[in-house]
This record gives sequence, C-alpha cells and structure tokens, in this order.
Amino acid sequence: MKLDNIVKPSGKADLDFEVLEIMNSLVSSNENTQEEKDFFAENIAIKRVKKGVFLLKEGQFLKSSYHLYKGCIREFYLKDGEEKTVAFYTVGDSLSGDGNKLNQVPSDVSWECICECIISVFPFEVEKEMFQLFPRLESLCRMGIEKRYSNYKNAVNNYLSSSPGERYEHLIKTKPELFQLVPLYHIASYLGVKPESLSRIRGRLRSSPSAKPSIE
Amino acid sequence: MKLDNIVKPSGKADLDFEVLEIMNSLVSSNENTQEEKDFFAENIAIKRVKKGVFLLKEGQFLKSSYHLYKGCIREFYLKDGEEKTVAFYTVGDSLSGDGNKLNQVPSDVSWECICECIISVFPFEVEKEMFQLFPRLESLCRMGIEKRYSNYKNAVNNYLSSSPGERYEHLIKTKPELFQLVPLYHIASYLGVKPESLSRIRGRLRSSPSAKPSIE
DNA sequence: TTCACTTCTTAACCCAAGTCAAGGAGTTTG
DNA sequence: CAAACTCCTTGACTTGGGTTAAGAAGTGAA
Repeated sequence: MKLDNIVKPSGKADLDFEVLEIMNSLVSSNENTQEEKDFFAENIAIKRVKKGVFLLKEGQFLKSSYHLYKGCIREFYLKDGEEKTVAFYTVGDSLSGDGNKLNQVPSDVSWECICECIISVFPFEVEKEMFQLFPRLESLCRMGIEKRYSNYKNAVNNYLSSSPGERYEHLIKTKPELFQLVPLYHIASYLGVKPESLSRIRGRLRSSPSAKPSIE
Repeated sequence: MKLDNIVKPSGKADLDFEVLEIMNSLVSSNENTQEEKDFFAENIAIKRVKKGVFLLKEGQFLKSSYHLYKGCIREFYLKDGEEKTVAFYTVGDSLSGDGNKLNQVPSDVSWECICECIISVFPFEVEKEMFQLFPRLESLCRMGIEKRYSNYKNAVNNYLSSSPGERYEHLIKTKPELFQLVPLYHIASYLGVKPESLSRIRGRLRSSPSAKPSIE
C-alpha cells in the first residue's frame, strides 16, 4: 500500500492512524478473495489532501478514480466565466469520471476539496489490469456503474421537477452537514439560483416555517 | 432469429423485408465473431410495433433492452398527475434501463412509441448468458454504459445552463424531424416549460429571427 | 483602532414563466 | 352539416428569479 504525499495532521507523530485504519479496512473486507485484497494493498494509495486542493481541473485528463473516506469535494464547471456547482461529494462517495477512461477527453469539470479530505487513488491503468486479473470485478464494476447511472437519472428527474425552494428544503434535510462546510453561494449555485435568490428563499421559509403555500 | 408479434405493414406480403434487412445487418457485422453472431441470431428478436404501444409502463419491471431501428419513442414520468417528458429516442438509440437489471425495482418512467417503430428486443437473462459466454462483450458493454453515462451528464449540464428558448433553438437545429413526429406540448414539457410558454418563445423568435437579445 | 475583504441580506425594478381564460384552426364523430 | 375534440395561440394577471446597488456582520491586517 502506497502512502506517498501524505499531509500529516499537524503536531502528530509520523504515523497517520486515521489513514492506517482505512488501509486496514480495505484489506480486511470479506467480500474479496485474498488475491484481490493483496492486489488492492499493492495498488491503491490512501492520501490525505488539504483544503483547496484540486483533484481535477477543467481541461486536464483524468487518470484515476477516487473514493472519499473523509471530507467534502465540490464539482463545478465554468459557464460564461461563472462557476456552476453541480455536485458535492461526501464520505462514501466515489469520483470516477465514468465514461472518459479510454477515449480520453479533457475534463470540463473541476474537483475541489472544500476541506481536508482523505481519499483513495485508483489509477485507470491499474483498474484495467485488475479487470484482466479478476474478471469477476469487472462484472461487479459494470453493475456498480449501472446503479450509479440509475441513481443519477433519478436525481436529475427530482431536480428538474422541483423548485429551488423545494431543493433547498430537501438538501437541508438530507445533507445538513454541507451547510457547515460550504459557503451559501456555492449551495445557491448547486440549487440553480443566484445567492440573492437563495437569501429570499431562506427569508420566505423563515417567515412561514415549513408551511407549504397556504390559502389564508 | 425470432420474428414473433410482427405487425405487418398493411397490404404487404407475409415477409417484412424492412425487418429482414435489419436481421441481416445484425448477423453480418464484422465486429463480431461467428459464434457471437450466431448467438445474436438465436436470441435477439426484431419487432415492428404500432404507434401508441408502451414498451414500458410506470410501475412495471423492465425485462429487456431495446434498440431503435426506426421510429421514435418518448420517455416520460408522472409528476403531480402531469406527464413530464424527459427524452425522445430516435433511430440508433438504445433503451436499456441502465441500472435496474439485477436489483429489480418498478420503473418510474414509461416508454411510448409515438409512431410505428422497428426495434430489437434483448432480454436481460439473455444478456446475462451472453456475458458468461462472451466476457469480451461484457467489457464492451461496460465501456458503452460509461460512454452513455458521460454523454448523459454532458446533456444534463447543457440543459441546466441554458434557457428554454436556447433549448428550443438547439433542438430544432439538431433534431428537426422531432417536430414532424411529436405534438408541441410534448416538446414543451421536454424543454421544461408549459405549452403556453413555448408558444410565446416561438412568437418571440418569429419576431426577432435568430437575433440574440440585442441592444437597439 | 481603521481599512479591506468576504459572505450574506435587503430593496427596487425588470423580465420570463405560470395560470386562467378565451378563441382559432384542424381533426374526427354523430 | 354541426358538434366534439385536439392542438396551438393570445391576452391579462401573478409570481419568482435576475440584476443592480447598497449595506450589515464577521474576519483579518496594518
């Protein structure tokens, strides 16, 4: 298991126990054979990255998949000089650039760590090698992608059939921790409105708390 | 090759030459081995279906993938009793219920043929069998899904960062044939507005033809 | 302390989409 | 033929987001 580029938590000893724990959980899974786990231990790096780091910048070629063990990452792209936030990734989420692995095209999104994160790094070449060594895993990955694709479709449909206000209420219920991590103007962008509008939405909800548009 | 449920073009002889031609193209591809082509011939059905037929209804469990050789299919779901159109599929498109193959859940979208269509039908069990017989094809399918996922993401980003008017202009440029096949209120729904609004958008574009909002 | 900077809020005004209602054009049906 | 129906358009009004501008609250620096 590679441990390069580790940013040590300030004032701690040499060993990063948080990262070590994640490594251990990786190689002690009982969904994988010993060969598979050895392969992971050999080829997957766990890294601690600082707030503000970009795992991917617009125009770059993505070379690895990432998995988030801790922290929060914002995905955005530029449109008319403005950053449009399209996703927030938190613990347990994968960032895997689905689709642009072979026919490599420059990315049109960026991935920015909005706080210190712990991630695993899984290069595409290693993935390719893994699929050759363990065809069973390619099958699992295919199903995993199909599942993510399906979830994403549902998320898009929900997004499109709700108002910015409803999206706000849904987000604050399902991911309240985001509001501690991310400035509101990023959340506004994610909800599809300008910061001023999010302010008004919050104002409206404040004055009629959780009361749906009612006939007085 | 199965040819069940064929709707014969009216007044024609027993053989449906259009369908036969598609079958021939399927088994004469030179991207596939002879074994693979035999498997296709054995397991893929080509069907001609009438306008108005539903390939999938909300609540049903999808059991097959489809590929469109001719015609047009509308995908929609119900939201507050209203049909929200989310996609139009035309020649060359695949309808493959990505994601809901194994952990089967009832569909929340419907697929309606808006005109007579010619499709291929590929049951999931057959797909599963195919993956076991020809692992090479599972690899290709995985990459295909990744590509579609990626395209879909781009489409969503474009959708979200454009106005209904821009979406209309883009659609009429890229898929003008749709406007011959589909009533405008379905297109309105697809563009994310009510029919009345689409009328006004068309009116605006009529009075200032292809002139972007200009300072006079 | 003051100044600069970031983030969020508020107000005034404009514009586009939603809503409701009416009507026209083209079908199909009796 | 008229009646019914579908699809599209138009008008008047409401609503909510965009824009611009101003300012409040918090932070950090000189």
